[in-house]
Amino acid sequence: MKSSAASKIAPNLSRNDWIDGALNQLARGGIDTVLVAPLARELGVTKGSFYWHFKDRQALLDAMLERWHRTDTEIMSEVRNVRGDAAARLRLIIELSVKQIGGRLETALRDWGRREPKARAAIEQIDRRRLVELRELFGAFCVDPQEVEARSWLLYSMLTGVHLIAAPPAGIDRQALLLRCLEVLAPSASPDD
Amino acid sequence: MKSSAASKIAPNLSRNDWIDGALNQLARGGIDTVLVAPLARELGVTKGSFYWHFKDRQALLDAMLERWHRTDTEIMSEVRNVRGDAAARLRLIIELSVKQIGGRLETALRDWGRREPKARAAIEQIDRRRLVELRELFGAFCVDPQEVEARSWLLYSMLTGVHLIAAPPAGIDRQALLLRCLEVLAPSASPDD
Amino acid sequence: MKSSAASKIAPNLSRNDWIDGALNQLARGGIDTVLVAPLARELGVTKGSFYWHFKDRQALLDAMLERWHRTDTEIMSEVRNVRGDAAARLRLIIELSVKQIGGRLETALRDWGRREPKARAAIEQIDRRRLVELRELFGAFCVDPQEVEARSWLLYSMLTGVHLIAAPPAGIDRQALLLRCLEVLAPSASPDD
Amino acid sequence: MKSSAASKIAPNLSRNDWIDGALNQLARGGIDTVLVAPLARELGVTKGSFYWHFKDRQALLDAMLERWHRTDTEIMSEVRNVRGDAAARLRLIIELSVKQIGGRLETALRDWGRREPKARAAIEQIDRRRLVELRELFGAFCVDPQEVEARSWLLYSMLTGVHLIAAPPAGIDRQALLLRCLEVLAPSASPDD
DNA sequence: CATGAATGAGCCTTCATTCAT
DNA sequence: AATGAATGAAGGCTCATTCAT
Repeated sequence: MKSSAASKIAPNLSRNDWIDGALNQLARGGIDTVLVAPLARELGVTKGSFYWHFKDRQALLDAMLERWHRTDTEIMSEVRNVRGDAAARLRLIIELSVKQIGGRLETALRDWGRREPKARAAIEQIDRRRLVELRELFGAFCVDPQEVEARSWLLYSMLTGVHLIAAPPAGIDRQALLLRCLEVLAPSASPDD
Repeated sequence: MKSSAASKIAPNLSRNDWIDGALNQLARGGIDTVLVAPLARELGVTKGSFYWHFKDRQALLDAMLERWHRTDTEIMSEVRNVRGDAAARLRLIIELSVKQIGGRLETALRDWGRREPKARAAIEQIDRRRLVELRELFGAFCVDPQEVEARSWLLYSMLTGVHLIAAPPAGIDRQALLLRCLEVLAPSASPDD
Repeated sequence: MKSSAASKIAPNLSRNDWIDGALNQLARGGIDTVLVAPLARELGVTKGSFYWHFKDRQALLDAMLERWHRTDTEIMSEVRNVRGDAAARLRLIIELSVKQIGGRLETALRDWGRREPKARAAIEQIDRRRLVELRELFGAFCVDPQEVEARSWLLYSMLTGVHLIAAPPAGIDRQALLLRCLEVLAPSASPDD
Repeated sequence: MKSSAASKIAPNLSRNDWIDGALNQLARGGIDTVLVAPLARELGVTKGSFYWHFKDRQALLDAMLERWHRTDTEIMSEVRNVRGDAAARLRLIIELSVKQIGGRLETALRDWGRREPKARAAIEQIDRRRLVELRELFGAFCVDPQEVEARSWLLYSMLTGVHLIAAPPAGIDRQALLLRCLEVLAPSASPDD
């Protein structure tokens, strides 16, 4: 029942519609392209109406971070509630990560974070809690804490960085590649072992 | 006698000075902040002078990519000419990668590449040749090509992605972390083995 | 339960509350700062509510003039009803004039009047009747009508203009200065004569 | 040879042309109507070109104050260099004051000064030096310093305030009225005495 | 007696670009 | 190898006003 396209049907936009549009644009073009006027055009309203919902552009940016934080929190508890061992959870994490349109949103958020302290703080918070999770999962595969740290970072920075590499892997798709990498990092995690 | 903010007094700017300034700005604020007017201000000249050196803003952007490509080519032959085994070279690659101020320039370029085909093409070319190199180096540690592919990607995407993660590693600095990761990926590469 | 900044909690605003707020703002910032949106904010209601009380902004401006006229009429009859001779009345006029916060409201009204015929008409009407009063009072001190005219204008334009001068008088406060000026204009008006 | 009208002849505007236009508009409509866009329209250029000459609107406002200060300084030395006694100089002051289109510019400046500290400071400086001058001139007519103070203020605030009164004087024009008032304040100043 | 949501106009400012000199 | 002065487009923000509820 959500007005999905930029048609003129929806008469009254909600605050959330603006945030949705803004996050889409962030994923598409980066934070510098999240602009009130073009967003309004896309939503089929005048830019003036934006200021009914938000004090100014900064308020929209703040709301975007808040929304991302909330969404990520939901995803994390989903992962935690999944039945299965550490290996299954790691595989789920990879799947979820690939699903989100090639990580475009996250990548754009990180890019933003390199410039704005507020965004950086939001990202740091989330990175921290994801790493806590990963350390716990890799704890099932090795005991040395330094080994655990290295493997957690290898996986996490790969999940983060793989979308930034423009060349395609040789003879394999990205999701398969990631699963094979997981085998390297957590040998018994392979589903067919 | 009028340059107010420029660091050098040299009144006559070269094309290269503009490219330098532009690459700095790219690293600092992303491609959307590489603008003629602010650059001119920083260089202590009028915007008009820009158009003596470049046809338009796009010409500057093209020149930036070209410069990056040339610089990277030089670095690659440096790496190839280094005396030492595969392990030594892998360690050198990690060091060089950390040196370039947290990978800010590369990260910004990749961000740009996600939006502009020209930039993407330049990045793809460089990614391709770096992966060729990595596959060769990891070939010294394992024979299965799929294993080689996985390990090459793990290292390369970590080098790329590690700078995007805002949380700090637990009890270790980033460079040490990377070397420890290398141990995981290429066990005998450890310098003290 | 939503009025965030309004001083009174009374949720139901009257027409008069708007006029009060508008006159305050006129005194503070001039007619160009008497705007529907900021007034509404200050009163803790939405702009829309303004249009329940007034047809448009012009209607509010008209109401302000009307209110000022009524108030001034009341003050004038107060002055006329005061017991005492011409000198006492002149002194009362000076006191009343100084009291109204440095004449800010009147000054702002006159400023407005220089641009809008409606405001100008209201001011002219009031100036006229005040001058009639002053001529009568100065008639007690001199007989030559031209002398009377000069003294009336000297006092009236001083009362009007004194607030516009930014430098302070030398060794005397403004009210004392005005009374001393009155002595110059109406010698026997001095209270200690 | 100055481009007087808003014709398209004048190709290149100078900073001073903008200041002229701005002062005119200040006199006409008050500081709140001194806006970049309307000014540009009146000068027949696009608003963007304003920013070649000024950093922003505030820079224009500052320049207006500076210009007024300079102009007033010139007028004051003109008055000081006039041959004649105190009476003649006082009469000249009145004439000059009436000449400047009914004091519209000064009045608007004072109005502005009531709200902006910068403008207020400029006005105070000028008031101060004009009052110094007036005290010296009235010193020729009375010795008591308190009398001198009262008469100086009576004249100065009348010159300032007379333009604010909307009603016309009875049977006399404003300049004649002012001269008659001068007679009251400085009896022997009458030219035909 | 109002709110919620929008429109359209207007202003300030910055930018890419142009062109005469 | 530039400067000086402009244009035109775009974006941020505020405002008067409207209208359905």
